[in-house]
Parts: sequence; structure tokens; C-alpha cells
Amino acid sequence: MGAVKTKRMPRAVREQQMLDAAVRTFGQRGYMAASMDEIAELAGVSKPLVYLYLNSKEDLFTACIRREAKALTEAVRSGVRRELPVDRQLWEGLRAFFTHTAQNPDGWAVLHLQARTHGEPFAAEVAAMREELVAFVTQLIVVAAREAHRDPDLAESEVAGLAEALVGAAESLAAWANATPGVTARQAAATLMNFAWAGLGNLMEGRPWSPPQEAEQPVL
Amino acid sequence: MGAVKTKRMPRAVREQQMLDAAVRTFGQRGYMAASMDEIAELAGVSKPLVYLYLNSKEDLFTACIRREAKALTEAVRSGVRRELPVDRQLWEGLRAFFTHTAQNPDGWAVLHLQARTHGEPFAAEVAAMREELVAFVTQLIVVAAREAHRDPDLAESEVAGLAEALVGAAESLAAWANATPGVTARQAAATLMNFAWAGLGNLMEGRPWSPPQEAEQPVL
Amino acid sequence: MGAVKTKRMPRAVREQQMLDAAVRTFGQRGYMAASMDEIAELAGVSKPLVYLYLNSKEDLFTACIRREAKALTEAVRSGVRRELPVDRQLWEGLRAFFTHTAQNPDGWAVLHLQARTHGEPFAAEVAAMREELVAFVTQLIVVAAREAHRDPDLAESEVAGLAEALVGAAESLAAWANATPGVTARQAAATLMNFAWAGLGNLMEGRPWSPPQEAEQPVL
Amino acid sequence: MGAVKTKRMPRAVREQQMLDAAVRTFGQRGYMAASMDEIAELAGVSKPLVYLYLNSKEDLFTACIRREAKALTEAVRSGVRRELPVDRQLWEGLRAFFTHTAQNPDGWAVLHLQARTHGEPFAAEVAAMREELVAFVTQLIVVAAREAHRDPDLAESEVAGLAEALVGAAESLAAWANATPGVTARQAAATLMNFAWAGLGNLMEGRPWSPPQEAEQPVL
DNA sequence: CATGAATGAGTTTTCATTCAT
DNA sequence: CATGAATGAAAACTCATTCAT
Repeated sequence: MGAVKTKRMPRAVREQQMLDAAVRTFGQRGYMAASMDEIAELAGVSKPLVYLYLNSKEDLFTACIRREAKALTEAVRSGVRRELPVDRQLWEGLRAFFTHTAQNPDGWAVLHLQARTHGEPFAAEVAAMREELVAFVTQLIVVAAREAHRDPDLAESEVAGLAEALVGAAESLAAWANATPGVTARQAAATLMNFAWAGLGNLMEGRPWSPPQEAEQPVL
Repeated sequence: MGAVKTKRMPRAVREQQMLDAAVRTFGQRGYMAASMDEIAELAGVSKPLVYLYLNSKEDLFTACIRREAKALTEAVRSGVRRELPVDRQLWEGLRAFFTHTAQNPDGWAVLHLQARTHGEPFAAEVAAMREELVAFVTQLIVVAAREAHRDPDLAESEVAGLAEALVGAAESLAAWANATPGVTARQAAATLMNFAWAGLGNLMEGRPWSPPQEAEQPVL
Repeated sequence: MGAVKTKRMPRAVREQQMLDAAVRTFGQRGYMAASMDEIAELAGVSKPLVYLYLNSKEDLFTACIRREAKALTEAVRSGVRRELPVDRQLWEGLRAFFTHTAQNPDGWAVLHLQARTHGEPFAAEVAAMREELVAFVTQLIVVAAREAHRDPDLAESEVAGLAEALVGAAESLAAWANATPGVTARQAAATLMNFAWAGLGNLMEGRPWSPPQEAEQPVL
Repeated sequence: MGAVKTKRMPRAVREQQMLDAAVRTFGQRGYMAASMDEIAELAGVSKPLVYLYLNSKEDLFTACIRREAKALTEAVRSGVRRELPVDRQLWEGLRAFFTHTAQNPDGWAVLHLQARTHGEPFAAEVAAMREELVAFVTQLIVVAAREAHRDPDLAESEVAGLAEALVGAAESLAAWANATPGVTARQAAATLMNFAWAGLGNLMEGRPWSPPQEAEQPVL
């Protein structure tokens, strides 16, 4: 059993236990293969209670997605100091992103693998979160362009594509970093930052982007 | 019904019809939500025939993955002229990739979304294909580095990360292009090529990578 | 419907109802021809409940075999007074055996016909019960031999064969008595006792074994 | 494959091949678990041909039972010299019986296990054969009684019971002999003859029935 | 004759979901 | 509040059986 079966806990606490169990189960088994029975047992409560609090499997899954999406976006947001130069902001965002996904593999699996694979109600939920990240990146790019004295003749759709590509690469690298032993969140962030900012062409010429070397708190 | 219910067809033909129906159903509903009943009906045959030819849901799904993976890798392979400079090779590969995924959205959904989300037997199947793409990209990067007179002090793992990031970005952009009306395969390829080769930094400075302007056959 | 459809019964009770229905259905239709649907309906419950309590058709069948085997061996055991002479013990054992099989024809069919015909998992279960009966008979024969001052030059395997033959004859007669109207358990027991103890040769010579004439409680 | 796939054989031969395959499959898998597919493949013919010749699974099974029952009764009949004394006749009959069942285990399984376990149409078929054996034994007993100068105050039903018991014991021992390595048909016959003719009582007193010691053709 | 192609009907099993206590 | 008891609906899979060639 996952949680000790203590009686009479406030509703909010019980709900979090259920969501914990649900995220873990959905993340590992997948949405359809996860059974309400298993989730209830892992949460240490009876099945009807799960239904009383969360209504249905769909609602439960949606609640999981929302909680995990919120946690991820907040992790990224609070990891970025907006007063820094844009490249530093991007760097910090990526670091926060890879750190969070490494620490919450089940939550990340729910968002990245499960939610997108099971139809509109859920995909839309994740799309919202994704859009937030894309918007953050988009805005960084626009600022960078402005600072470089370039008019936004980088068309809207062009920028959207760039941001999309960056976020997509990040998502993909998160799975890769989680699955590849010995790759830390910091390394993953550095690799992507290099790739994204300097580009392969520059890298080939020996002009990479340099991650800052200040002493940072350890990435855990 | 998807296919006209013609009776008594040779086995090979029927099998392809079944795979067509299965790819479509798996791609749209998801592996678990897709029912053999639905697939059989869409293929215009009875369920027992599907089992007679394809054995089980797992085997059917595996057959779908194999067929689509092969189609995709062959599309990319045959789209690249190996005698060109590396950047041009990358460009052609991306174009082939985005063109194929745009033309086979269900097949792409099976590979990108479904197969990876449903456990080892299937994930491994896709991983093999993915590795082929990653290897192609890796090798391009290595060649580029050599041509630029740089020793491979781009460490192995560094290159692996870069290739992974590029492929991930491509995969992600494919979904985005499919979902965003008005974005052609060519545009998606150009965006990603720009991003990957020149890097955001260079883009900001007004030094993008330029897609070749020769008259090409239209992108369908 | 076999049982009145009373709602909300404690699990133990429901399980017995299910076993009753299963024994009857398996006994009359045979293991494979019996459908879980039919058993559930006869038990007055829904199919999922049967699976919830008994897990699978195999487990259900095994549970039937165990219950009926236990009931039969206990009927025989408790029907024999071990302080009597061996021939009287055999007589009482046979009476108990035929009485029980006559009163539980479906249970007997499950043990004698179905369980042996459907492969190892089940056959082994019955074999255990049968061995108990054979052991009981074997031991009676050995005691009888000792009392008659004969060394055990009745070889092990010889005795085993005799016991096997006696048990086999009893099993066969049980079916015959059940199927032949007008043959009581007592008569079946007397016939077999006579046959087994005196032998056809003696019977022909007019020297049968005499069943005891004491006033016994009526059979059934 | 069981039989070499030779083309164009006379119907009678093909039918026997099919029955061979069917007896083997029914005997080993059981009636319900045996599939027409498997039988057809083992017989080396196509399924529709099986249906053309044998009509249905039920008819095929019935044909198996008939063939095997006929073979068994004829083996017993032709193994007994009717001019011998009754005890010798019984002895020869038992020998023939155990020899045949040992040589045709699948046929015996069909008759003894499968046919009785699957409802009236088949059970009746076997019952007919069984009655023939019981009648043979019954008549031996009656003759023996007459020769011993005893009036038939051995009531009809009494004799019927004895014959039934003897046949039942024989059937049971056949299975036991088949399953117990090292027990030959001859030994099984001797054990049963001893048991049946002398009875346990006499055996205990050291007065068994003696199997004749003339040189006989080897068993098997 | 002989067969590859095809299916209607039924099987076991599972799961999200709800009462009655 | 909390839970043991219970189910409707559907899923994967199999099989005896039959045409069309």
C-alpha cells in the first residue's frame, strides 16, 4: 500500500493522496490500463470515495493533468529571473524544466505521453500548458530580435515555428535524459541551449554559446 | 464502411486493407481504445479473418508499426542525395520527413504517439527506427565537424545529445505542422533547418541559413 | 432461476450458492460446455461477481472439485467405525460411499467424469482424493492379511492392484446405481461387498459373504 | 503432419485416415478442446473435405466411438474360446480386453473418458458397447451358477450388479495399467481375475484363483 | 474433387460505476 | 462519511461451419 490508512483526514489532504496515486498509476500503466481499483488501493482509500471526490476516471485524469501542468509551469516560471539577458533567461528556464521533469518522471509521463495520446478532452488540457511555455519562449525570441535592432520581419508564424521547435526539442530531450543514465538535468540544458542558441553551423565553426560558470546551487 | 466490401480477395491484398484500417483506427483512437471490432468493420471484413491473418491485437499493432516505420525511413533515405554537402543533405532529409508525415498523419500518430506509450514490445520497435534517424543525423554532424577542421572534441555524448535534440524537434514540429493549417512541409523544414543550422543567436543577428532557391518539384 | 434472487448477502453465503450452481452445471453439461453465463444465472448473480469471488473458470472448477472431494471423503470417513472387524469396516465404507454419491449425483459426476477428463490441474486434484480411498482400502486388505496369519507375500503392487480394482468397481457401480431405478445405495453396497469379499467363485458355490442383519438406521 | 499428403485416394481410405486423426485428437485433447482444424491438419486433408465425408463434429465423434467400440468388442470376442470352462473364458476375455486397451490408449480414452462425459448422443453409443460386455460377463456368471447346480436364485438384478462391478473394475484397471509403468496387460488381467473369482476373503485365506500356466503367445 | 477465403455466434474475462448499509 | 456488495456493457479471442473457385 502506498499511504498509511489513517482515518478521517481533511478532504483536501485525501484528494492529494488520490492524485498522487493516480499520477503514479497513470504514468506507469497508461491511462487506459490503469484501473480505478489499483488507484484506490494505492491511495489507501475505498473506490467509492475516489468517485465521491473525483467523479469519474476522466475527471480524475484531468485533475492529474492540471495539477502536474501547473506544477511544471510554476517550476519554470519561478526558475527564471526576468531581469537577466534573454539568453540567460532561456538557460534558466531550460534548467528548471529539465530539473522538474527529472524529479517528477510520472508526472512528466502523464503530461508528455499519456495526455496527448488519449483524445481531445485531455490533449487540450496539455495544449494549454504547452502554449504557456511556447509563449514564454516566443516572447524571449521577440525581445531578443528587438534588442538586436531587427524589426519583427521575423514573421509571426516564423517565430511560432521556432518556439515550437525549441519546446519540442526540450520535451524530447527530457525523455532522453530520463532514460539515459549519467545525463544530468544540467547537461541536458547545456546541450539544448548550445544547440538552440548557437546552432549547428556555429558549433561546427567552434563558436558555441557558453553556459555561465557562476557557482550555482547543485541540481540535486 | 471504409472499403467497398468486395468478396474473396487474395490474402496479401486483404492484409494490406486490414493494416490500412488498423493504422487509421490506432492513430485516431489510440491503441487501447481501438477495438478489433472497429478495425474489422473499417477493413470491411469479419473479426475472425483479422485474427486469422494477424493473430492478435498486439501482433496487428506491431505489424502496423513495422510497416509505417519502414515507409518513413525509406521515404527519408530516398529523399536525400548523399553526394551533396551536409547541410543540403540535412535539408533534404527534413523535407522528406515532413512531407511523409504530412501525407500519413495516422501512421505518424501510430509511431510518434501510440507506439511509444504502450510498453516495451512496441516502444522497442519504434526505438529502432528512431535510432536510424538519429544515426543519420549524428553522422551528418560528425562529417560537418570534420570538414570544419575540428577534431572530434565534440564528445560522443555531446553529439548524441545534439542529434537527439534535432530529431526531437523534428518530431514535435511534424505534429505542429499537421495541426496548424497553412503550414506546409516545406515551411516546417525551412524553419527547423534555420533553427538547427544557424541557431537562434545567428538568426537574431540577421544571419540565417538560406534554403536553396533552385526550382524544386512542388511539395505535392 | 435456481436460487431466489435475494440481494446483498455476505460473501461466504454467495460463494456457496455459486459453488452449488457450478457443481450442478459442470456435472450436467460438462466442464467445457458449461458457460460462466449459465452458472451465474443459476446462482442468481451477475457474471462479474462470480469472477470477483472465484477468479476464473479454472479456479471455480477447482473449488468445486475440492469441495466435493472433501465432502465425499468425509462422508466415507465418518461412516466407518474403526473398531469393527475389517470386513465390517469395508461394508460401512461402501455404504457411506454409495449413499453419498446417490445423494450428490452432480458432485459425483464432477469428480468421476469431469475432473478426470480435463487435464492435469484437475485430474491431480481428484487423484489426491482417490488415493485417500485407495489407501483406506489398501490398509484394510493389509490388516486382513495380517489377521489371517499371512505374511505380506501379497506383494505391494499386488495389493495396490486389488485396491484399485475395488475402488474402480465401486466408482462404476455408483454410476450404475444412480442410473438404474430401484437400486438403493444399500443394495449396491451389498452387491459389491459380496463380489469383493467372497469372489465369484465362492458365490457360485453358495458361500457368499453375509451382510450384517442388525437393525440399522434407514438409508436416507 | 500425420499422414503423407497423397492425392486421390479412395474415399474409404481417406475416411479411415480422418478417423485415425480424430481418435488421436479427441483422445488427447478431449472432445470440446479438439478443433476440427487440428484434426484436418493431422489427417493431411482440408477442412471442407472432413465435412464432406463426416458431416459435422458430432457425427465425426460418433463415428470414432463406433469404430473404437467395434474394435474393442471384436478383440474381446475373438480372444475367447467358448469351448473352455467359464473361468478360463473370463480369463481370456480379460486378457484380450487389457491387451487391446493397452495397444489403443487413444481409442480407449475416447470410449472411457470422452464419450461418457459429453451427453446423451455419445453416452448412449458407448452404453451399447458396454452392454455387450456386461451381457457376456452376465452369461458367464449364469452358466457358472448352473454348472454349480445352483438355481438362478441369484436374482436377475443381483447378477446384473455383479457383472457391472466386474466390468467397472476392468475399465478402471485399464486406465490404471496404462498409467502405471511396469504393469503389463497380463498382470492386470491376473490381478482382476484373482480378485473377481476368488474374492478378497479367499485371497486372505491363501486360496487364490490360479491363472493357467500353459505356454501362451506373448502378450503384445 | 479439393481448397483458400470468409463468418455468425459464442466464449472467458475486465472495468468503470453505483447502491444499501 | 465509508464500504462491501453488486452489475451493465464491452473487450479480445475461438470455433464449427460454408461458399466460390
